[in-house]
Amino acid sequence: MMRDGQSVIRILRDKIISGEFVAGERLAEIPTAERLGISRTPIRIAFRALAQEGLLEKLPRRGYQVRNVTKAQIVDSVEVRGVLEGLAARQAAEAGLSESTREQLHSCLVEGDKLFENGVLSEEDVENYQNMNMHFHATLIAASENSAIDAALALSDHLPFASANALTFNPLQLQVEYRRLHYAHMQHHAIYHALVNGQGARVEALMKEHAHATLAYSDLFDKKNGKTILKQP
Amino acid sequence: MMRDGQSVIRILRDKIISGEFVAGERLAEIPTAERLGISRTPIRIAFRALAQEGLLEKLPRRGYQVRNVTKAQIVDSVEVRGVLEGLAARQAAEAGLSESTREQLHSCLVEGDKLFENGVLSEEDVENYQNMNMHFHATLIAASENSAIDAALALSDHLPFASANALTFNPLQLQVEYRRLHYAHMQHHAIYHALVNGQGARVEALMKEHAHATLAYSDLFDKKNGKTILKQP
DNA sequence: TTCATTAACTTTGGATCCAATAATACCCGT
DNA sequence: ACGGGTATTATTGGATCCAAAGTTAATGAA
Repeated sequence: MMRDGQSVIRILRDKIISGEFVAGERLAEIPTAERLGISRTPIRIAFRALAQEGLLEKLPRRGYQVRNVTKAQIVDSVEVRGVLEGLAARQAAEAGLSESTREQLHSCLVEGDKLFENGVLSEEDVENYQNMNMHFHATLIAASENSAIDAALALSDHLPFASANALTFNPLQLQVEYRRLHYAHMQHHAIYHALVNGQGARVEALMKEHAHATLAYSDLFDKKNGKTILKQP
Repeated sequence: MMRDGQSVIRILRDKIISGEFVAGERLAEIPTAERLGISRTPIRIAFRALAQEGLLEKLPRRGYQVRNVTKAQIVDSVEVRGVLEGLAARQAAEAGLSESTREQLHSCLVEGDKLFENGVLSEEDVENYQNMNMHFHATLIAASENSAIDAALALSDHLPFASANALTFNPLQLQVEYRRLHYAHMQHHAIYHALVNGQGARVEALMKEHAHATLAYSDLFDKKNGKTILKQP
């Protein structure tokens, strides 16, 4: 089959996050390798990497186990993401925004404004919002020019629900989505305003609070039989 | 030879940090494997892990390269460590200290007080201080009960100079050391005071500032020919 | 002499092999 | 039937093999 090494890690990570690998399930090399139709070598490397990311737990001589991600851990990750993005925003403000960064952030704001113009969101709008949102955050982190933040955030990026792009939406309630994303977007405006005016402390506080916007929805999820399900409202 | 896999990672990491592998040096699998007298498999795993830690950089088809750690990156790491430990301290304060945690922190303070009693430090004293310091920080982070902080800090632990135990000392100037470590110890007292009184915001600010105590000494270091040397004062 | 084309050599990454070891199953004695 | 000890199996982890791809070197023509 000869899949690329990195893609094996991604495939396994997806299977864990999506719940195809049930939390607590034991994962051995040989069955997993056969399931993907590749040899054990890339599986071994992937297992180690995923253990380092915190998605798997090593059992001595018994392979690995899918870690059960608790609600508390999600909240923890969001807090960590908040302080790190807050630090990035403050450093960006203190160093001063480059014109290119300012333009990119501004165009994110304009794009978002357009999405909320009609008072309703389509599913496509939500997807566009997510892309814009990721771009906004990535631009901001890059603007801090602090590589240590990158590295630290890369870890939590892989944790379910904690990452910026995991602003998962509930397709059943586009009206609720509208209000939540609109609130988040208004925060982007405030963050932008603080940034261009060099208000480091303010933007740091805003960014921490903004991270909590992700959290609102983790209430909708519950763990049942180790599998993540969507609670019916 | 059959060394344990984890130990291979540690050995290579030490060689990088100690400067035995010069920054910018290219590292290929086969020569490295021969040098350690083992096969390429554990080397490959170790290279990947060290790249994830940020100590190595992958060159496509050309193996890996020892990353040149710049002064700016050290400062960045310290900032990140500061906000993360600050978050840990705040969460510990907000949740309330357990009696056991309080006792452990207190005994660190008492131990430190004893070291500074005589007005001078021996090299042994400095070593004891470092152990106490690590214990203080580890206890505090554990008290936050936030596993995401652990994970994020683990990364920067491996970066030279950024970690809490890298309060490296200059044996030529024990008098300077006395003052610097004494200042850091006084900060520990303030942090303890804020913690037991549940002052979350204060302890967070103190902790961020405390991280900068590590930084004072990076001024003494300079990069020359890619190798870290001690600048003569 | 210089540039291009091709051949040889490096070097990585996956596949497979083998040894060490822990877990399990089995068997025999009580 | 039950328990202890031994044999078998399962499973990891390092070593080695092989193929794909890149880099360097060499040769030849302009």
